This record gives sequence, structure tokens and C-alpha cells, in this order.
Amino acid sequence: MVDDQLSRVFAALADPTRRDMVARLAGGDATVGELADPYDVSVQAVSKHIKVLTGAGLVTRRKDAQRRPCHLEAEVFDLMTKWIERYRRQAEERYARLDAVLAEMGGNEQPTDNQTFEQGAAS
Amino acid sequence: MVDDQLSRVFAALADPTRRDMVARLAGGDATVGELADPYDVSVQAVSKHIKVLTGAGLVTRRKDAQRRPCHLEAEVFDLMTKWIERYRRQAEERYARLDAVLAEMGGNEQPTDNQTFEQGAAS
DNA sequence: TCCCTTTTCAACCATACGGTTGACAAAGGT
DNA sequence: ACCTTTGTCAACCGTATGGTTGAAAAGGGA
Repeated sequence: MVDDQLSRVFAALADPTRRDMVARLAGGDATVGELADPYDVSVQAVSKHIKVLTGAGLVTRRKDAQRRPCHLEAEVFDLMTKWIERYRRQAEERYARLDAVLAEMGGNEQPTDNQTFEQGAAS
Repeated sequence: MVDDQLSRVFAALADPTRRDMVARLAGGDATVGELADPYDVSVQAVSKHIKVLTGAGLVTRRKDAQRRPCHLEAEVFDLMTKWIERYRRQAEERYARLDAVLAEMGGNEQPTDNQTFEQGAAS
């Protein structure tokens, strides 16, 4: 289930327009109309984008008369950074181990094609 | 054009199967066949996934007889974390400023609907 | 009340995506 | 030489995605 949200968050940010909207929301809440302004697409299209972002948990809506301003939920970023950091670290540790092995044997032994492969569970 | 790679990286990681493959590659290089093993999809499908990952710069291929082992390029992660951290920080600073303002005025002034909006350029 | 603003819903269209099967190239093993 | 292993290319299929237009709901202002 966390997996599903991760997928939605990554998918949401895969679109440049949506990334741009997130960037603008980082500077302050905004309504759909305001968000639509800079792009030359319909307001309906922007509404759909916002729906994707809220579906990913990146945006919440407030209610203010007819307006429904969008608010960025920055904590969701942690989901991604945690996933990323986990595997970045794992890859780095693997390199460190490899370097150690290479240093250990003075230099002539052929390095056995590194098939470590500890079957990392994917979140 | 950095933008385009960012899009490709996010899109690549939006798929759970691809995320799982990245997780496995963090533990060591692997061939398409080895990667395909755990899933019950065709080798061709996995080949396509790998193509997406290489297109995003997340994976490079070595050449070893008939085999073409996949290697994880973990540096690409930085692209994402940089983008993420930038806007997370911006959002946090905005909160800090808001809190300061709220503290400043003793408590009764109505907070003017915060429309800061410094038009953050989106990478 | 009537109208204007803001937003969403519904239907539609073109394209992209993830999967399949079938054929074939490339490199070794025997 | 022959066969096996490994991987990719090509064509196809169903569904999702991002966009459009048109209609309508929700709320406030005159």
C-alpha cells in the first residue's frame, strides 16, 4: 500500500507541468485558476493535474467560498527520499566492500565477477 | 533538457516492477534473464523495462559474451534529491516566516491569506 | 433574483505504456 | 557444424494519460 503511494508520487512528479505547479505551491497556496494562468491549457486540464497531485498526497485542498486553494504537503517528499537513500546507501556500501576486496588481494588475482545479489526487498 | 531527464527518472521509478529491479541492482549487477526470473512476465517485457531505466540514465550495460549485465548508476539519484530538497526547503522557510509573522502580531490580527508566491522557476 | 466566478463532471480523441507472441541476431559450448 | 543461451526487434492489444469542448454545480455580489 505504501508501494502504491510511492508509485503515485513518482508518477505525479514525472510530468513537468505538475512539477512546475509543485514548485509554485512551495511559494504559497494557490487556486486552480491562479495555477492555470501561466500555461496555455484549459482550467479543466489543470484541475485534472491537481487531482493527480492530491491523489498522490502531495496537495490538499482548503475551502474558501467558491475557491478551493491548493496547499503543498511537503512531508510526502520524505517517502521518496527514504526510498532513494536506502538504495543509494546500499549501492555505495557495495562499492566500499568491492574496493576493500580489491585492496586486500595485492593486485593480480582476477576479481570474480561480483554477483553479490542480496535480493533487496522493494519497499 | 535536465528537465527532460528528471521527467524520465521520475517516470521510470513510478513503476513498482522497475523500482524492484533498481532495488535488486543496488545489491549487484545482473543480467536481463536474472532480473526477469522472480516475476512471471516475459523476458521481453523486462528488456523493455531495462530500456526505460537506461533511457533515464539509471542503468548502464556492460558486455560479457552473450550476456549484457545491467549496472545501477546511483549518481542519478542526486538529480531527484536536489529537486526535492529545493522545494521542501522553500516550503519550510515559508512556514518559518509565517510563524514569525503570527508570533509578531500578538494574536488577534487576522492573518492575511498568505499569497507570497515568488514564482519559483521549475528547474 | 439574476448573473458572474470558480471548479468540476462527462464525453471524446490521440498518444504512450505495459504486456503479449513470434522471429531473429549474437556468442558460446560440444 | 549444430544447438543452446541470451537478448532485442516488430507487431499487436487493452488500458491509462493528457488534452480538448460543453454543461452544470456551488457560492457571492449587484
